[in-house]
Amino acid sequence: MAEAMLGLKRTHRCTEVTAGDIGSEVTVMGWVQKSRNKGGIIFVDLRDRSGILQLIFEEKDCGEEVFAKAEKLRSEFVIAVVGRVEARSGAVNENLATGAIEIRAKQMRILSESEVPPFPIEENSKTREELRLKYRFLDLRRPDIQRNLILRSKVATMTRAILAEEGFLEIETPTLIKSTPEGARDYLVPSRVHPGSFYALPQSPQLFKQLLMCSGYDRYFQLARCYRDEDLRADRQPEFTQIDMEMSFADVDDVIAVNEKLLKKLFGEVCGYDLQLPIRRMTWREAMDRFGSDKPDLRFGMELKNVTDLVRGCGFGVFTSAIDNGGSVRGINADGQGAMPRKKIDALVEFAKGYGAKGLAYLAIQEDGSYKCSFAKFMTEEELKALCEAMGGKPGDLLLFAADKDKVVFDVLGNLRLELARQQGLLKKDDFQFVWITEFPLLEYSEEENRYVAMHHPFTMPMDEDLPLIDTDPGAVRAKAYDIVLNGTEMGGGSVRIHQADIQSKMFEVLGFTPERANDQFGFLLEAFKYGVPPHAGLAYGFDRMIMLMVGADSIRDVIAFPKVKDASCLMTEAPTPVDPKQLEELGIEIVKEKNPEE
RNA sequence: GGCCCGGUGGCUCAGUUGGUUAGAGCGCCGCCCUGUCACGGCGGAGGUCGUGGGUUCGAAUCCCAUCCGGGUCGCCA
Repeated sequence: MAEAMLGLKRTHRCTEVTAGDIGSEVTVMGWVQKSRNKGGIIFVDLRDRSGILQLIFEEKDCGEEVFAKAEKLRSEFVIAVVGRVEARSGAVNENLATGAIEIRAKQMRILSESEVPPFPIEENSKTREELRLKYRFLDLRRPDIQRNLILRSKVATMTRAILAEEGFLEIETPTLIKSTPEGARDYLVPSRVHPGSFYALPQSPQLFKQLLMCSGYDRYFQLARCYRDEDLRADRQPEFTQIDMEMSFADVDDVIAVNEKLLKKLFGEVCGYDLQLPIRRMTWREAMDRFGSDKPDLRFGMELKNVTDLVRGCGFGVFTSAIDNGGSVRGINADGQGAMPRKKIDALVEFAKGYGAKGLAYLAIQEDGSYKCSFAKFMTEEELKALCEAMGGKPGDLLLFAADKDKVVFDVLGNLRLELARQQGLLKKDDFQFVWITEFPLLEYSEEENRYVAMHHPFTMPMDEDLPLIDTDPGAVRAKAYDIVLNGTEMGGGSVRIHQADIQSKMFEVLGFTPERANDQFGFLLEAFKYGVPPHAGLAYGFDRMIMLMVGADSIRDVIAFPKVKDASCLMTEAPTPVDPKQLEELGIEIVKEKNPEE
C-alpha cells in the first residue's frame, strides 16, 4: 500500500511555507494530523516538527485517482504532496502560523499508512503517562514535547559555542570506569575478560576532568551522561546529562564569572530573560537562616525568623525543651493567611511532620487584633505580642513556629514555606530568580557512619582562613564550594579542588580514609598530583533540570526523549530484562534467587 | 523500604448507602455533505470495571492480597 517517494524532494517544512510563496509550487511531506472531508472537497492538516499546514484536495486539481486516495487518508498517515501555495479563499485560521495560506494539492503519495494510534497526538495530552511512555515514539510526536527537545538541542548547541568562545575544549571521558563506593550507588558493568571484576558507570566525570587539568588542557567541558543507581523523583532520572566543566589557574570568582556569562546568554537567547549580572550571592549559612534551605526559592519572601531568644524563658515546654537540647525556635509569617481554617492548618501540621517535626505551633492574628493561638495558655499576653512583633505580624497574618534541632527546624520551615507558596500560587514559572550559594560546609557528620563525610566530594578545597580549624573543629570548616540555584532548584554546583598533597592527605585523614584506602581508590589522581598540578576549579550543571526550568516542565521526563519510570525501568523497551544464561556464563555470573520468606 | 494518590470501551472521565441490561464526551467504522479548521448530519460497533481471592441473595462499589503508574520521605559524596 505504501508508495515510494519516487524522486520527490521535500522543498519546505510545513510552517516554512509562507505568504511569500503564494503562486509557487512546493513539495511538503509529513503526518496527517486531521482530515476533514466535505464531500467534493477535502481539507487535510499536515504536521511535521515545524507545525501544521492545511492542504486542500479537489478533483479538478488533482484528478480522480489522487482524490480517491485523499478520501482514504486517516490520522498519522505519512504523505507527500506537491501543490501550489494559495491564499485562503475561505476564512483565515488565526490559530495557525500558516492560517492565511494553504496548498492546493496536485499530486499526493501515501508514503505510509497508520493504524489508529492508542491515544490522540495532540498538545497538552491528557493521556496517562504510563500509556504515553509505552508508546513514547508516538508521544514524542506531540508539539509540546517536540518544542522541549528542540529547545534542548538549541541550548546544547549554544553551550558548545559559548564555551568554545571562552577557550574551553570539549573532551570526552570514559563511561566504563573504576567503581568508588563513596557517594551514590554505582551502576556496575561486569567484565568478561576479568571474571569477578566490574566497571562502574560514572556518576560524574569528576576525577577525569581533574586529570585533564593536570595534563594541561586548561579549560575543559563536556555534555556528559552520568548514572546514579538511586531512586527516581520528578526531577531525577538514573541516567542524566551534565554540562561539566573545569578550569585551571582559577578560583571561585573565575568559575562564577565565566558561568554568569554562559547563563546570561542562554537565558537571554532561549527564554528572552534579561539576566542582570552579577547574580546575587548568599552564603550557605545565610541561606539556611533566612530560607531554611541551601537552595532557596527567591521568587517570594516569607523568610524564617529566629525567635529562640524571645521564647527562651517562656512557659511553653515544647519551645524551652527544644532550646535546652541545643535546638532553636523559628517561625515564618504566612502573610495574610490568618483566616486559614483549622482543617487546613492541621494539614500543614501533618505536612511538617513529614519532615520530622513533632508538631507545629501557630498563632493567627485576627483582623480585630486578637489571637487564635495553639500555645496561648503557656504565654503571657506580652510574650505573644513580642513574638508577633518579631515576626512582623499584622492583623490577618498566620505565624507558624517549629521548635527542634536546627536541622529539623530548617527542613520543616524551608519546606513549609514552599508549600504555602504553592498554595498561594506564588511560584511563577516565567520568573527566574538566580542565586549563588557559597561557603558550604566542607564536611557533615554522618550519624550512620559515625564519622565526617564530604558534603561535596573529598577533593573540595577548604577556605583558606578555615584551614586551621580542620583538626580542632572539622564541622566548622567552610569549603570553596558553590551551587547555582534557580527558583529553588539546584541547577548546578562545583568547587575549587585541592591541589596540594598535604591538604589532600589531611582531608582523607579527617574523612577516616587510611592512606592505603585512599591510594587504592584514588591512587591515579594522587600520583598525577605529584607531577605538577595547576590549581583548578569547576562546575557541573544538571542539563535536564536546566531545560526543565527553561520550559517550565513539572517533570524531568518532559525534557528527556526516552525517560525511565519510577522503578528505573523503560516501559517501551521493557529494560532491564533477564539475559541469556550463555551471556551470564561467559561473564562468570550466577544469579542468586530471591529467598522466599516462607521457605 | 515507609506514606499518600490513581487504574471503568481506543482516549478522558462519571458511576449515589452494594440493587434492573455499567453511562457520557471525544475517537473509531459506514453513508451523506464543495470552504472546513473543536467541521456538520444520519446510523453503528466497542467494556474480563488492573489481577486473584473473600464477604453477600447480589460487588465497579465492601474486605484481603497482588500487579502497574504517579508524588513524596529515606536515599541522591
